[in-house]
Amino acid sequence: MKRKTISIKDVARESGASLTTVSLVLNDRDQRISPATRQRVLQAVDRLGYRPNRLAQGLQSQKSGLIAILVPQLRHAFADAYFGELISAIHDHASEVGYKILLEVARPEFIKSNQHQELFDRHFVDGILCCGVTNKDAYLKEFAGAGKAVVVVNNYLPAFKLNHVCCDYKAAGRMAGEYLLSLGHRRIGLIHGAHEVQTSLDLQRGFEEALHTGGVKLPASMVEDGLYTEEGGEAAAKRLLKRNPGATAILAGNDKMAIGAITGLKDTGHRVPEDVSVVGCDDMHQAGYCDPPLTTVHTPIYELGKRACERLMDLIRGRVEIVEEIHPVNMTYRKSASPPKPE
Amino acid sequence: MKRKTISIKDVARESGASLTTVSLVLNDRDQRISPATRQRVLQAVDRLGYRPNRLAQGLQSQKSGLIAILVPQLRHAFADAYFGELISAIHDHASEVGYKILLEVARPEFIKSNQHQELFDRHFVDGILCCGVTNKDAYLKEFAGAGKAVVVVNNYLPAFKLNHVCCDYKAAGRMAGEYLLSLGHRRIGLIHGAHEVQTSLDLQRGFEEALHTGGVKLPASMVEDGLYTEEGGEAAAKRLLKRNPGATAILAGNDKMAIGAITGLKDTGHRVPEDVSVVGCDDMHQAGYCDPPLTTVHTPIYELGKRACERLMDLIRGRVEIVEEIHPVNMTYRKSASPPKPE
DNA sequence: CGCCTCTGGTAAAACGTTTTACACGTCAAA
DNA sequence: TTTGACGTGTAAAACGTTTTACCAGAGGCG
Repeated sequence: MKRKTISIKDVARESGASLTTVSLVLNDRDQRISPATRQRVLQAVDRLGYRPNRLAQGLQSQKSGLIAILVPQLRHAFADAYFGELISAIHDHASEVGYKILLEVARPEFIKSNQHQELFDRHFVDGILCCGVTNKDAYLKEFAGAGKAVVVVNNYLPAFKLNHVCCDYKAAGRMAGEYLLSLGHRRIGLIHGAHEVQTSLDLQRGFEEALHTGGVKLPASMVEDGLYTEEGGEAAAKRLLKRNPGATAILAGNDKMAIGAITGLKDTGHRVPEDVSVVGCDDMHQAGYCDPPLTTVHTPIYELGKRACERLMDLIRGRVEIVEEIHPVNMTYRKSASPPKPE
Repeated sequence: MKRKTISIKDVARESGASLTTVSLVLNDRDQRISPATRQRVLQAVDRLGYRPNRLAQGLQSQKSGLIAILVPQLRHAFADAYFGELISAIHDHASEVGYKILLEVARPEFIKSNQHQELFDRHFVDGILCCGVTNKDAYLKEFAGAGKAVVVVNNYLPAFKLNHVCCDYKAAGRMAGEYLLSLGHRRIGLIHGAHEVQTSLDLQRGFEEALHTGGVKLPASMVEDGLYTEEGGEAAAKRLLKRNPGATAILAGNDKMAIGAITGLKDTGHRVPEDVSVVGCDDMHQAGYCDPPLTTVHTPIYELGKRACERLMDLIRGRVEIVEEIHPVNMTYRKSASPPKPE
């Protein structure tokens, strides 16, 4: 009882119409089909349970109906709240517009064997969303310039002209800096993510500018690398306070590092925020549930993923040539930052 | 300069051979091709940068080269260590054998509009791996019986005959029970995940059997639902100890709940393991890094994902009709369980 | 010399769609 | 009555592969 796959031809036979007619009905292509014929065709489709073959459609239309999400090969990229949020957003929006998503990990072998190119060349996907890229991802150059339906999500590369939609991390740094200054802090540290990530640099730059405007310096001894992880943030906070026992506030480049920093601070006998204020960046779900709840720069990650997906669709449909979007951010005030204690 | 897509036809022209010859060379289909011709064809391929079109290949071979991973619509399924591990494993193995993966979320609309069926009917994918299913997922019935390349990952449904590869959760429960008994515990509680998940029931059953054999009962008052989450585990532990102040040990159905339970216990003034021992299940990465490090039942999740993928390939290639695999588990001893304190 | 087999190769069908170009009325206007 | 326009429908080409069936020539053999 191998149910042979039923094709449009079977529907044609069953309904007594021609191939073309069936296709026209199914795609609402023309009003030319009389209601009676239309009816017959639709009934036949129903009776047979016909479903068009995507491969054939794709071959004809030169579209696969898929987009790829390219994520970096991190220890646990698929178990990360940040990437999870992004993937959810992309999946949600893509399904809405009838697209499906392919998951790819940008491993060295993957890139080296040019599979990122093949995704296009072999007609696997109609577009690619690149998440978690760094300035070291040289292969992105091959996607540069107009014409390729590729969007970098929440980052960009200064070296190449790539489509991107990104949060305003410079503003994020500035806002955090201004806020800490306004609370009265003067000895402020920074735990950044990684210097090969452009947004991390932007955050630092914005932060420095704000401090500078307020007459405060950010010496190198007050800057630590937290590797974007909780453990990294914890270690960085400990190093930072060891070198600068007088520090009263820290900005962390993401919430994970901020939470790690809080752990580290508590661990070394500092109260948060009484002794040291901590400000994060992201505003992930968990930011509201740690102790103390995290004051953080809210970056609209879900929204961003959605927009990136929308813009990618625009590129695919040829409605647009270039995508360069910067999204505003804003502060979320909770409990992890307060004025410094009086000396 | 719209680079027209180059087809096998172009290669044929360029190399002076016929369509068929090119195809034969490319697929190593026959030894009949002379080395000279072969050479010419390969050079042409190289010169033109030809890449076969997957859609055309798929149409011809009736294979899409894709498999779908179906995950449940959880709060943050894509940010969960358990699913992350599974997805990584599947992705790794699938890439190895030249398959790509499609990500799908089993939302109610998705199921209601029969898109899970369409994945097959419309030739989107050659097979499906279902993760995180529960006994309530009635739609799985449509995948039951032989013939469909569908594998349930790390669970199974007693109601339907479905392909599955699963850890031995009954043994897990038994081992944890025996271990706690061997330490000398007598008043032992359980925090399970959800009663609509078969493996959760199995774990409980194995646990009860072990306790029973040791002459210990597991009264209903000692069983709480932890919802598979940290927060749930924390609340469950608190409820459990409130109702049973004399409890000296708890088994949690997964590591997240176990870690939550530890938090809850500490929070209410219990030391772990001195006052209350806690045993988890999963052995996720974080289990080794919490405080105290978690004694837990090791379930080989990565390995399991890989095997599930392998078995799915067997189904797709028709090498096998039915898949039913149970994987053994074992204890990982760390610091969260110890003998109860003497009265 | 006629027949057979082997070697290297090709033409054409098939996969299941969409789209383009044409065909066959019928009916109104010229 | 012709002409053209319209309404309804269809045959055939195209998308890019793989596969099946066939062919031409060369050499071996009786």
